[in-house]
Formats: sequence, structure tokens, C-alpha cells
Amino acid sequence: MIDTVIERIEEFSPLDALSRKELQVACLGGRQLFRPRQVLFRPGEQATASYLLLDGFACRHLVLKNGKRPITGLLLPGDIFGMRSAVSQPYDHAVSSLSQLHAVCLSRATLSRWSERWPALIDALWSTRALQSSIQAKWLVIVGSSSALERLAHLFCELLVRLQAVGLATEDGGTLPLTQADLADAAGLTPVHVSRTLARLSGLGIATFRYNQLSVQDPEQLRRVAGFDPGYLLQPANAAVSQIRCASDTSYVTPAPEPPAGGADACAPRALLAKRTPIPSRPKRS
Amino acid sequence: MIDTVIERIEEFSPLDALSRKELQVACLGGRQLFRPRQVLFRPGEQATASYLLLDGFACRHLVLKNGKRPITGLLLPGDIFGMRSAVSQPYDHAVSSLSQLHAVCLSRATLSRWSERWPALIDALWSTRALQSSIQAKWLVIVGSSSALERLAHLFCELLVRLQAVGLATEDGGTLPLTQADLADAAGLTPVHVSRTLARLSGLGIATFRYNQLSVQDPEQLRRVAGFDPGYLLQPANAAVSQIRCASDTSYVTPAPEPPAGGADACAPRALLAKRTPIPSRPKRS
DNA sequence: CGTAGCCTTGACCGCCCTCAAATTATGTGG
DNA sequence: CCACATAATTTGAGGGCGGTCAAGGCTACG
Repeated sequence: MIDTVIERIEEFSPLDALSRKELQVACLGGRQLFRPRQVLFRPGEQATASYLLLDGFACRHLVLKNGKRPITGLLLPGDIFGMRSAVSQPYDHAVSSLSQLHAVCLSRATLSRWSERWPALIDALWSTRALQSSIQAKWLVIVGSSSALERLAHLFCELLVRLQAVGLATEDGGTLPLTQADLADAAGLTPVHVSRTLARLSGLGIATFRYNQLSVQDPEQLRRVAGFDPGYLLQPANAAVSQIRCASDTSYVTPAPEPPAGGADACAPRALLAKRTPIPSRPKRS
Repeated sequence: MIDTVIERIEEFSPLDALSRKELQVACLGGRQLFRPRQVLFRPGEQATASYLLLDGFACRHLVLKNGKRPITGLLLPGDIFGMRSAVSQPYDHAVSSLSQLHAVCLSRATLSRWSERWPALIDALWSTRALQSSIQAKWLVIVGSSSALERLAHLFCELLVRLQAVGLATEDGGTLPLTQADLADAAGLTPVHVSRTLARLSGLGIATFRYNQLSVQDPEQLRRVAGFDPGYLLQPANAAVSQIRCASDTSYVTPAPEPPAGGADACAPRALLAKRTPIPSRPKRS
């Protein structure tokens, strides 16, 4: 498992032999076991370390006063959490395990050491975090604009693609250590309605989810129902890095053909010139 | 307006006289006018500059095949957009004006120059961007777990706080250059239902929204209905900076009392020791 | 074999969507 | 200033999706 996880991380930023070795050692040494439904981070907490998930599922979530537990992100093997907090920012949400899981503890000291000696390693870790933000943006769109069937279908598509990246699924299915209540909280539905919707998905001959096993009978149909476009999951080469990297690191700001000097640049009012089609002011829905 | 916007930006990262001057000059020189409902950025596009909004509203949004136009973020005076794209990443959504607006064009060359000479300035700009991500996370929770009344109330609360930061509103109201259709797309509702819900908000004696004017009769009640907690809008001093800044910039990773050396750190399995209360496995819903 | 957790099923209902039409701003040219 | 067109909002009727409450079945595990 460790090796697949590392391979996946390398897809974000290539690692030389030494930094790969460093990561492997950390994985073997800092490994920890968590039981299901344990709270790993609380809101307001200042993390002293971040974690790299090796196996099992976790989630970012809130606990509201009305008892709801909205899940804002699912964490899968290969994902990292506690990164921002380990740097400086206190948590504004909670992280909890959904299944039993193994995670590697990366202390702030370790991160600090790595960032001096193997920046590519840190870049890769930040990139996986950036991907999580991208997923969150997609969730906002999905939850705000689609039906229960579409939401679950989309969630399944996403999870399968993410799990395939670490060899834990095919497009025909995989193991999802989630309850229907977890799916409900992630999709903004109730468990009861998740149950009914899963029954419908199954009845349509598209996919079944039982005993933590997702089996997709008709992958193409599943993607069509979900309106799934995997684009947001593809880490655009090194681009994901720059998304997070601070612009004051000039090595990432290509100096461009030299500014025309002076205060204000000769910046063409592109949008005004380009006279583009306006937004359809009130498009018909569905 | 320019001065209030700059003052607000300074709250994220203090500027010395020179960089403030630089920003002022840019604002005066690179200023551009956009008409309402113009597309400023398209998905897939590679921006050549980013923009600082001086007055008027804009939004980040998508246009789906079914005709829906989910709004994933509202851009207010003092907000910045095109920042990531100007650095490297192509856009994955669109940015459009909602009202007539003025924005300052900051070319990549300008950003590059600033990041060399006045990193604090760039930090401040990135911080405002980080705040937008934080808002997006909150929207995901709101859209996924609350009613139309709560969503609109929450949106109003948020907009008022954000506008107060640039002196464009009080807690009793302000001007929102938005249509009900815009509110609908931002809240994941239909315009028809927004109309009804606004009528209800007004009927309850809480707030009225007419002719682009939001008037809050009972601010306390509005916040209560919304379940509004402004915490996510407070830029935690300099913390927002680090949220984006790459950890490989070691000046932001406090070196800590020195690692115990060696590969794996003596990292206590905190969560296992701390035997915390598990997540309420299936809490009653409101 | 009993208990607890998870899932299913049914009945009921309310929120919100859809379609459609009327009404009220807003803007433009005469 | 009025006539007209367009956009925005309101209102009504009807219906479906998804929530709520509650009971019963299934699985796992001690």
C-alpha cells in the first residue's frame, strides 16, 4: 500500500531517489492506527503534525447545532490532512475517521526539514491538498444544482477515479468503507433517501452498493447520469503546485517580456474590446 | 473608493508607504470599466492578468449544459480574481460582471515586479483570495444543509459583513447590485422561490430586498435565522497568508525545537491516547 | 441467542420546482 | 413626456422530490 501511495504522490511532483526514500522511511516509522469514527482533528485546534492517509477512509466535516454533520470532503488513501494547520492556521472543521485506518504522522519538524532539503516532496504534498480544494469546489456545484440520483452517481464516479489512482478500484467498482449515512452527509441528503436512491440506481441496472462494495454494472451510464467530467480530478502537471505556491516565490512567476515600466501597465481592456456574448440573463432550467 | 479598498487590503497584510503608493498608482492607471453581465474570464482560459475589483459586483460561476448557471462565489469591491490563472493555472470556471463595475488590471508583469520588490503586497492579495476559498467552503455547508430562508438570510449576513469591510454597508443594510435570479444561482434555488422567500423574510419583519436595496429591520433576528457565525470571514491575522504560501518557503515554517533527528519522529498517537468521544453515529436531524 | 447498528419500507407531508400569466420597473426612441 | 419593448418581479396552481416519523428486517458480533 505504501508504495502505491508514494507512486500516486509522485504523479504530482516527481521525486528523486533520496526524497522518495525519506518518504518511505517516514511511512514505515510514523505509522499509526485509528479506529472507525474517531475524531482526529477538532475545529479550533492547532495541529502539531499533518497526516498522510495510507489505507481506510476519513472525512472533513462539521457538527452543527441542529445535529447535522455535513461532510465537506472525503479523504482516501494517498490523501493528506492537517497540512495547513501544521503550518500555521488553526482548523475550522473537524477530521474524523470513517473506517479503521492507517496514517503516517508527519510532524511539523519533519515538514520543516523536508521543505529545506526536498522541496519537491513538500510541493507534492501541497498538490494533493490543492486537488482536495478543487474537489470541494465541484461538490458545491453538484450539491447546489442536481438531484439525489445525480449526486450519488457523481460521488461514485469521483470516488472510483480517485481510488483507481491508488489501485483500490476499477471502473467496475471497489470497496467503499462508508455507511449510507456517510453518503447522505456527503451528498446533503438523509440516510433514508440515500437508501431509496441506491435502490433506484440498482433497479436501473447501473450500480449497486451493498456491504461496502460498490459494483458498477454500466459505467458509461453511471457517468452519463452523473454528468461526470473527470477534468477537475486531473492534476494539471505542475500547475496544481503553483495554485498554492505563493506568488512571491518568483521562480514560479514567469518574468514575462518585461513590463513597459512605470506604474500602470498598458493593459488592454480585453473584455471590453472582445465584445463577448453576455450571460444568458435567465436561461431556462433543466 | 480606491482608498477604502486599499485600507481593507492592508488589514490582511500591513503595507509600507512605498508599496501602498505603488498600489495606488496601479489603481489610478490600470482602471477599467465593464458593463453588466459581461464575461471577464472563461473556463479553460489562461489569464494574462488578474483584476482588483474597485466597485460593482462580479461572480465566479459555471454554465452547465442543462442551462443552469451555478454561482460559486460573489466578488465584491476589494476582492481579487484571476490571481491563480495569472500565475500559471488555467481557469476552471468563468468570471462575469453582475453590475457595471470598475476593476484594476494587474498584469502578470506587474505582479512579477511586485513579488520581487514588495512581497507584502502580493501576500495581501493572496490573502484576499484565501478568504474567498474559505467562503466557498462555508457555502458548501450552507447549500447542503439548510432551507431557502436560511440560505438567503446567511447570504445577506455574509454580504453585509463583507461590504462593511469596505464601507459599503452597515448591519442595517446596503446596496446589492444583484437580481433575484443572481441570488437564486448563488443559493441553489429558483428565482421564483427566491421571490417567495424574500416575501417571507419581509413578512417576518426581518429584512426586505427591493430595487437592489437590502434593508434589515432586525439584524439580530436575521443572524439567528441564518445561524450566522462570522468566524470564517475574519482573516486570522497573518494566518491566511500561510494558508496559501508554500511550505517550502521555510520562513513560514517555524523550525520548531529541532527534530529528534532520524527518519520517523517520536510523534505521539495523539488521537488514540486522547480517547475522544466518537462522532454521534447518526444524530437526530433538526 | 440477544443486542446493537445499519438498512429497508411505508405513510405522510412540506419545501421547492415547473409552467404560465399578470404586474411592475427600466430603458429607449419618438 | 409618452409609447413601446425588455427585463425583473410577483402570483397562482399543481406536482414531485426529498424529509420526517416509525416500524420491521438484516447483519455482525459478543
